[in-house]
Amino acid sequence: MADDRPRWLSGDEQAAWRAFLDAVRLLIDSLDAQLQADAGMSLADYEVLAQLSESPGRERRMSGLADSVFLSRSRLSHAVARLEGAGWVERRKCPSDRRGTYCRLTDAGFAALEAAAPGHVEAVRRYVFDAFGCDEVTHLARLSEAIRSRLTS
Amino acid sequence: MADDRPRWLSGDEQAAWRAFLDAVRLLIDSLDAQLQADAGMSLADYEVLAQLSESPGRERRMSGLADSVFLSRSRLSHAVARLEGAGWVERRKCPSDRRGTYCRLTDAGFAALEAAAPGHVEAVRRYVFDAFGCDEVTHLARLSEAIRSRLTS
DNA sequence: GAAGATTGATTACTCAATCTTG
DNA sequence: CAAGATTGAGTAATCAATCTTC
Repeated sequence: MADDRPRWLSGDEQAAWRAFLDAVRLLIDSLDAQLQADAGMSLADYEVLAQLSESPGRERRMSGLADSVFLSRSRLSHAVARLEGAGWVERRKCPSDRRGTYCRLTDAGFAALEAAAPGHVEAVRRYVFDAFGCDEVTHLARLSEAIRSRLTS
Repeated sequence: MADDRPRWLSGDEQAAWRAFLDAVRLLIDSLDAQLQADAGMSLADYEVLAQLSESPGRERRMSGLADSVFLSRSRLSHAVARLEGAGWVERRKCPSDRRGTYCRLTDAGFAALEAAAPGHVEAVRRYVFDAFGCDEVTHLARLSEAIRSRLTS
């Protein structure tokens, strides 16, 4: 016979899960606050700019960019509109597929990213990696990969 | 002499960090979407209701509640206003310290939480713990604790 | 009709200002 | 003046609808 009762979390799982949710909320908020105060951008903005800076020609199609940073198309459109207003990116129509749009990092955008990077990386170090040894870095990667692969399948 | 150059992340650290950010964004979005679709509440709402359900008398002071779920006071006030509108919580003035406010889970709120819980827990299992063994649960708890303690010190 | 991308309306969050009580 | 809590204004997020091109 079927068993429809929910499978609850064990005590250990529950404790781990709450610690995780708390840590994530604290961490993302802290990084957002640091970037906003020191560089006038959000963490999501930073990731968008960073992706562009590593792309050939410092540009990406909007859809690919959205997939890379795991933002919805709509959210990316709004974010890029703001970044364009700040003069940090430019959009242009894709010549080959005229449905598409390229988003390119401007020189000003690259400069803003370079200015933001040291403080942001320092914060990531302080909040995360300075507390970790090699093993913990491996664990973080493994756990994150496991979750990511379950959710992108 | 001083060295002001930023300490960049190693390749392994960078990969772990990006995987982590991606996993967190996917995970939180998925859990939010599941709760919103199946129970009409956000993940933050769920955590607030869950905290209340475990408190004596099913009530907490606003400030303690905010600390427990790591939300700003302002954000909690807005959230509780919405929850009160839904009939899931009630607020009353604290008699001993009249600056304070108690937030209490109503019967309807408790019922809503009970209705939401199985689907939510099942999602947490599916997305996270079903992929983990005992060791991974321990790792998750340790990493989360390390980050949390750095940020609440 | 489906993919790429944007828009507008609604809802939620943040930040600074405010109000009240200790 | 500090602590507890809320408010309103401004900003950012989501969701459904739309537009264009393949």
